[in-house]
Amino acid sequence: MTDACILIVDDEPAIRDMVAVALEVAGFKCLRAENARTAYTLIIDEQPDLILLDWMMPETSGIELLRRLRRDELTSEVPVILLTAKAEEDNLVQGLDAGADDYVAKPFSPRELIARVRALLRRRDLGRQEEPIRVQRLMYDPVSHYVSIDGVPAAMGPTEFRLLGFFLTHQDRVYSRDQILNHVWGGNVYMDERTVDVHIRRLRKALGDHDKLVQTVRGAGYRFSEKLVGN
Amino acid sequence: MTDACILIVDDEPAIRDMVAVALEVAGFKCLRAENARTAYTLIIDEQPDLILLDWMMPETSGIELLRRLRRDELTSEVPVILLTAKAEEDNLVQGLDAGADDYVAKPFSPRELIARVRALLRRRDLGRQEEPIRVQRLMYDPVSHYVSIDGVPAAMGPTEFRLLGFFLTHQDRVYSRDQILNHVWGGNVYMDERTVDVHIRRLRKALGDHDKLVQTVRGAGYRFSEKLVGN
DNA sequence: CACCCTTGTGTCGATATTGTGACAGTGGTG
DNA sequence: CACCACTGTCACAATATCGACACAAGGGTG
Repeated sequence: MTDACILIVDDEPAIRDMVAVALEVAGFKCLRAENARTAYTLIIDEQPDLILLDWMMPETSGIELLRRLRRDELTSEVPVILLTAKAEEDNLVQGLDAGADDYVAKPFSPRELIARVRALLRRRDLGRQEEPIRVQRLMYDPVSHYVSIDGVPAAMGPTEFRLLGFFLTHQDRVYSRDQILNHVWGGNVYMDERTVDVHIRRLRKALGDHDKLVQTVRGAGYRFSEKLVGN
Repeated sequence: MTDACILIVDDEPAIRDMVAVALEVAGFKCLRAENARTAYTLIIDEQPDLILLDWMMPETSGIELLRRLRRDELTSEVPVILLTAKAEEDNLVQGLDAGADDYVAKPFSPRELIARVRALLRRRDLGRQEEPIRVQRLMYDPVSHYVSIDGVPAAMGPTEFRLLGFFLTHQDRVYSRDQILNHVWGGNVYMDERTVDVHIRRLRKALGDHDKLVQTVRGAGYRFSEKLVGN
């Protein structure tokens, strides 16, 4: 979330830079494009997490690009915020109907923009597993953000919680330290693989007598499974 | 009631506008969406008081959207009226099973539609929390707008009162600062998330020795719960 | 048995997140 | 106008978590 990548599409360099700088200060990574063609290439290649799209641009307009994105399954999910000049506000419905997730009218305050960006990124993170998962006497409830064993709360840090969540939704399969790093820590972080070992250890401790669910596969990685206790 | 906000979801612009105009004349505020995606966004952001949902739509159908709404606690309460073509009437049971509160078959008279909308909104207003809520030695009375602990009045500001009310009706679940802002401050407010922290602090102080009911979930948000003291 | 590679464990400084008190601005009221 | 309650923001303190590291333990191999 902190290092989400945001594409800014606007034909005016001044606005492009202003927005980019504001977002970078707020901790986001930014890509810039000055027209729809460049933007499209970047979207395909870099798969940004969110797009800030100017409505009025020479050649292909923002709306056209937006429609194109929504049509293609590969790009139809990425959140888009439209940047519109005051005069265009009437057409807002058109923009939202084309598939924009939100809009910001120029001139806008960086604070507001960042707030909306954050809101959209957060929403992207929602809409996933909602039901509690039970394994043996272990209960994992993503809604209340809570894990218990025999009804007794199991204390663990946020990373262990995410790690457990990952395992519960990917059972009976070996994952290398590197894969676990990518899935649980999210994004392309380069970190010491041994860090995974440490958090595995912490997770096991938190799981008490269910620690056997997290299995070491020598030379390969880790596996979460009720079965396959041998090997 | 007079300024209730109604979301109209239909892929045909003609119907969308016809319905919207009729409702606006009747004194309602309207939002429009032409597909399920836009609709979902608006529902999350604007939290309409009622939804008119077309059954047949390209991509995600109305029924699918409805099921999704009912699954998520955040949106499971909003009343939904299905708009169906005559030919689809056979499937009505399916629609009602999915969680629709009512349906109107096309073509329909605006008069009938408005009557049904009014009826549903009335029911919503009745079903509103009117009874005092008790948790341990805490009593929260929305009618008299009054909170007490062991019969002793607990002084708190309006914001803390609303915050407490929100928590009491959404217990045992973690909410992010952003979600709390949207629910308690209402609508699209763009405010510093840390404001929530401060009001949490004020609420805890007002709750005296019941302050443990408001629990911090590191990296996630806050949760109101009698149980789940650990973690 | 000695060696080596892989994995497990405890601890520590740095960092991130949250709690707390203070302050200034606002709007209502007498 | 003075007063008061309430609100949002900030700076700083307190705390929890993270990633790295050092070392221990275990198992396989020649």
